[in-house]
Amino acid sequence: MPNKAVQFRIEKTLSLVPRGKVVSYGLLADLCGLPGRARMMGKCLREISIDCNWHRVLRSDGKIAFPAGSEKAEEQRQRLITDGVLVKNYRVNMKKFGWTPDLLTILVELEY
DNA sequence: CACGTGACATACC
DNA sequence: GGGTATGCCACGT
Repeated sequence: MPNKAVQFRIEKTLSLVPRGKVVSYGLLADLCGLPGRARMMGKCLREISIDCNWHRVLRSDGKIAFPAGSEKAEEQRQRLITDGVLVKNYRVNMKKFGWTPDLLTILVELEY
């Protein structure tokens, strides 16, 4: 399993993502202090508890990363819809639903 | 050390 | 929008 501290950062960061908003793997990596390591996020998320906001993480183009039709993709789609996020063909409009974190919040909550 | 692989990203066509 | 090509980083073989 990947770095424990990284998982903690991910969970903490995800706890700040408001309901109805989503983040990309890349932005999540940035907020965790790991720029350029988007691919690492997925690896870590596999090991993280299901009650975190893992379903609010999408690819930069807004698509669900799991193969369309797979069980995980379906679950994520459902949870996003429950959040009030509009999901069309396993894709979300990032301009509309993409989370733009408040800078001050980041400094206070995530001072790494 | 050379590849292959992945819950990725960006640029182009 | 889709499809291809590169770049990227961590890990395993």
